[in-house]
Amino acid sequence: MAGQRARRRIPEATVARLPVYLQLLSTQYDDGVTNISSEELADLAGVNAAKVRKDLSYLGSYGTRGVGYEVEFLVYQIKRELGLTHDWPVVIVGAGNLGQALAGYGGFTERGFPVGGIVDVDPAKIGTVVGGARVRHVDELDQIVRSNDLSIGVIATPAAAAQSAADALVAAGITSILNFAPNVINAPHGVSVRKVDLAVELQILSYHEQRRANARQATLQSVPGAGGPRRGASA
Amino acid sequence: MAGQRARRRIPEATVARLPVYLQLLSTQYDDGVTNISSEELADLAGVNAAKVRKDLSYLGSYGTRGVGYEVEFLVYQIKRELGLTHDWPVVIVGAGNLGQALAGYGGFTERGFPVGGIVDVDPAKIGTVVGGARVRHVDELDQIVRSNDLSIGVIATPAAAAQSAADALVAAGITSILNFAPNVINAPHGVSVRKVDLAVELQILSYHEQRRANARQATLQSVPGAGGPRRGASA
DNA sequence: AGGGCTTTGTGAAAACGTGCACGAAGTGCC
DNA sequence: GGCACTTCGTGCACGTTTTCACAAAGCCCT
Repeated sequence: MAGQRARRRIPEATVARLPVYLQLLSTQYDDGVTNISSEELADLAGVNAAKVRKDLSYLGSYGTRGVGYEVEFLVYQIKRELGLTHDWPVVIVGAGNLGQALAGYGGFTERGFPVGGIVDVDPAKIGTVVGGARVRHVDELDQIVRSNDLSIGVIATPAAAAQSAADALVAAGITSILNFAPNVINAPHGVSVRKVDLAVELQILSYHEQRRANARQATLQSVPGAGGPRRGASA
Repeated sequence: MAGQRARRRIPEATVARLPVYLQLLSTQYDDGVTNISSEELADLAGVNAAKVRKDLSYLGSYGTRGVGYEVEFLVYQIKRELGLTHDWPVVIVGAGNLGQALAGYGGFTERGFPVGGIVDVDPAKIGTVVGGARVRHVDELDQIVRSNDLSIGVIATPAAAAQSAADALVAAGITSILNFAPNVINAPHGVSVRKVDLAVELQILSYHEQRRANARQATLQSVPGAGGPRRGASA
């Protein structure tokens, strides 16, 4: 049978779920669980059991029919596939409120992403220590990235500075960017960019709240509200 | 034509993009742009123009053929649909590193989600002030939620405390939860839950890095690596 | 060894999301 | 007013993701 190298491409939707399985499986392992069925894992993850099986099948046929999956082995395989067999130190651009929080938040280090450096443009921040790392000037980015062989950069700047932060990261040789600034950034082909916008998440929740409120209204009385300005109403 | 109330359901994928458009449009508006075409907006958002048009068409037919969309009006319509015509104060559970950062991070307030309260279980934290709000005991959650008529709760506790935080929020009458803890939480039907796991985002990036590294290897030499332990190799 | 039970792995169908392509509807110039 | 030009709104085809359903494969008991 074919070796590991020529593994088929894993669908993006599956890649996004593997870390969740990994987290759950690790917890189970710590609790002494040695075996788990797709249905148990599905319950924990809040998804459908068939989906779990299909997701895991992209890693290879590592289950045993009638029994389930060996937790420890599965943890290893997922880590392997996600590239988590070693740490990936990250460099944070922006030592403001958010950057400091990210650096100080232990969650990253704990899960294999220690802070390999943090930079800012503000001279007042240079030299201060956050989360065990000394803040350095953004001009040193190139040197930091290359000397530590970093691949992942985190943008924690205000929106206005995000694009230049991205450009600096790319110029320094970074190939994956996690962007916390609330705007879209451009990066050359071959650089992966993911965006996390905390306010967007709240806005999505707000939409659902709004919807529930409307539904309640509609139930109580079927007369629609006046409905705000129509086109051109302002000006 | 039909009124506003009986609007067809908006696909979740579109709901997730509307906040992005909103952000871009607001910026454009501040820059004095009064009109915008689907193509311009698509460029800014980094998506396809047809997708923008389809997304916006769920709000109604608010564009003008040959001209584009009126920025101000569109901003109003998106806000309206997302329920952003008024603020949604949020209550944060957990005043640790992450909770403090979220409360201190101005980005929430700025986008319509002021911190309406922050609670913790640790007596040492009660009474301290973070981001303008005084930390109160989690037992007061009920009172805080009801007296301020809050709908949205944010979980910023360690993983182990996340489920009880969720239970407390639900008991207090919260109907939307944003969960930053790295585990899945259960909530009754009718309560919206969204999860943001910062480490998961990094792990997804790690997968792509890993993949690129493998591709480089494969190009250089076609001999696969030894490949780590096989099933049962440990124990 | 054989039968019953459990649970995987995967084809096929359904649902969903995306992008193209084009008719419809508007503007502005002459 | 008519014509050329622009840009929206959407039907349709395509790709991706989810779900169903079931044969295959293993375990355990007798």
